[in-house]
Amino acid sequence: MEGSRSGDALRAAQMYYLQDLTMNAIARELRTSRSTVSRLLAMARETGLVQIQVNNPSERAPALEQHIRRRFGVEAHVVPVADSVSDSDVLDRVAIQAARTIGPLVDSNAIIGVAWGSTLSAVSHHLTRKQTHDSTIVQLNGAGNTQTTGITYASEILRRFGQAYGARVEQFPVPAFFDHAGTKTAMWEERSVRRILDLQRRMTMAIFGVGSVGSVGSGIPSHVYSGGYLDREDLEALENDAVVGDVATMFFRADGTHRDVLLNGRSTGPDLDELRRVGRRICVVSGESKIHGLRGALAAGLATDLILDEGSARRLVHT
Amino acid sequence: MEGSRSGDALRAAQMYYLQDLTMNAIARELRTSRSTVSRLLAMARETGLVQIQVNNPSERAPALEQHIRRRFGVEAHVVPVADSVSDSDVLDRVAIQAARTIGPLVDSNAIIGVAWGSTLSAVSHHLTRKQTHDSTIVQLNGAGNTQTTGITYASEILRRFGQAYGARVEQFPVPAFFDHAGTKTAMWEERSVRRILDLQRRMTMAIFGVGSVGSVGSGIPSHVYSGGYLDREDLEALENDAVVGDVATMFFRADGTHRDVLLNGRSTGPDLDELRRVGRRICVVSGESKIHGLRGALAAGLATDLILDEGSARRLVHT
DNA sequence: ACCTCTTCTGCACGTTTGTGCAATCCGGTT
DNA sequence: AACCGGATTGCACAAACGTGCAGAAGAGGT
Repeated sequence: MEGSRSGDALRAAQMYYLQDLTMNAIARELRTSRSTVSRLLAMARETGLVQIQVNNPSERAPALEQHIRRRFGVEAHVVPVADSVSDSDVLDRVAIQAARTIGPLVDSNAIIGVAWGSTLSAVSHHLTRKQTHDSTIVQLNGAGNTQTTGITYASEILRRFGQAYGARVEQFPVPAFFDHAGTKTAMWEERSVRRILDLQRRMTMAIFGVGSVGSVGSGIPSHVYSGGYLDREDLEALENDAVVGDVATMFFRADGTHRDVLLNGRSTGPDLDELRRVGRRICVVSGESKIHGLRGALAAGLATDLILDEGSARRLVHT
Repeated sequence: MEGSRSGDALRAAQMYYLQDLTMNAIARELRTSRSTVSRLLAMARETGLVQIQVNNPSERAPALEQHIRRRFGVEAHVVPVADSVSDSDVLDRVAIQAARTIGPLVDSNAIIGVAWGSTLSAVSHHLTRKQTHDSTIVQLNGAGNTQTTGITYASEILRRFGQAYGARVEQFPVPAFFDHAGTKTAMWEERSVRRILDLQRRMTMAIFGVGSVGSVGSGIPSHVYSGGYLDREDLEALENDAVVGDVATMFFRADGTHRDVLLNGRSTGPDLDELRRVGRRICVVSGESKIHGLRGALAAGLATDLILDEGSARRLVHT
């Protein structure tokens, strides 16, 4: 009767996915062209009208996932990827699957902390829409940096999350690192900052990647280590502190400790003890260079859910 | 690593549905042919590895469904079907969509009562598999009839349900109608029968169609009225009692009453008061001839969920 | 009314997907 | 070892599908 766009999309989706009609048949019933139906269906998928879930019966879940769960105490989602695939393709595919895995976990009234970085950026491009009420996306750590595109970069990521889930977005308008720990202390008393910190304390979900210092010189260093956020001195300090990686610019060692890492006093990321209080903490990892950082993050118990590519999963287990 | 059939199916499903790879790409990664991948995916869908759901945002759910919910107090699932489609195609499409709508509602530890008839038969052909623990399918009303294929017919339906959900199947080994009400009373004391009745009392879900006597002579009468279950005398008795339809061979009038319908004393279907105690009662209806029976069933409050074709939904509302 | 800018539509084409069929593989039996 | 029946594979072809493009249809503005 009515021909509203999303009404048609719903009808088309039902006919296609629930009745197994072909697009041609649907086009005839809706009195339009097949290509329009194709587009309606695409829209239905993107807007979350249609949800496709792949659930692995946990009994015989892939050995890798079970193994990781037992050994590290996190729910693992291994993204199947053949070894031959290039690193940037791996990232893409992990990101797509991560986005679709996260979707169903997002509730109404959620407060979702989101970090920034190349991994999260990739994820943010593939989020599937899902309508929620009264949800908030909050930035986990500052990003205004001294050099380049940091701000738009981080805010783009947040904006995409906000749009996908129909949520308010709260940016954290501070640099990634302060130059002086004292400035941080001062800023932390500011009302504008306290509002964000308060939101962070009430997070119901956090989503982040990991940075990894890698075996020195070998790996591709993650953003923080190469992006001009830190100068030579800082990097030396990290080495002295035996840091292996970071989550939202909070650094930790291989054994998971982070308390007396010097740089953390100037970082704007959430204290890791506080992060650990969040109910659902999703860590997305792609690529072999991240493995050391990931180990540290797991030792620190930062994640409840881990989404990673098959290669990394293997390496994580086999040693 | 391993190449187990269902393991590959899971990998393929993840790559296809979560990573948007083409079957060709997947075939290369799994070192097999594209056609095999196509078949793996088909299997993943059939076995419930992949679940696709279409959710209509209840705010702006199609007006028809809202209207039906308000007026009749049941959750309506209207199956979109153009008017031009033939009756048997409508049945097919309602059946497919019904099967996929029921799927997600089935839990472990469920006791599911299932009726028989052409509608349920059609539904049973399209069930998507779903693994559950400790569930039971129980036959709602007897089917052994005096003439023909009744037994295999009903038991086939039950078998399909049982297989789809990995559930035990409990048949009800009695005829649809007794010739003498006394025999029923006697049988109802038998232990074998009481076991079934006990299960029925503990049902968590019931699935049934409706029979409809239609405007005399016009509609296609449903099985019960044409299948040789009832003789001329019985049919006259029904007419005298102003019966408009039945659910699981229990008859009722347009106003929903059923107490003193003579034939019910000899029917093996569940008493309607008892049926109404079941938590989830799903009624599947297709085709215009059912409309009178459906009205009665709704008046009697027999269903909590109603799955029906668009044409019937319109007719139900517009008058 | 006219123009402009945007959104939507159907076509045409290349790509992707389903499936009948013959060949092959595999497990069990004689 | 030879045989057999059923399951599984890849091929080849037809059907179904996605998408760039050019034109149509709307929405606004002057």
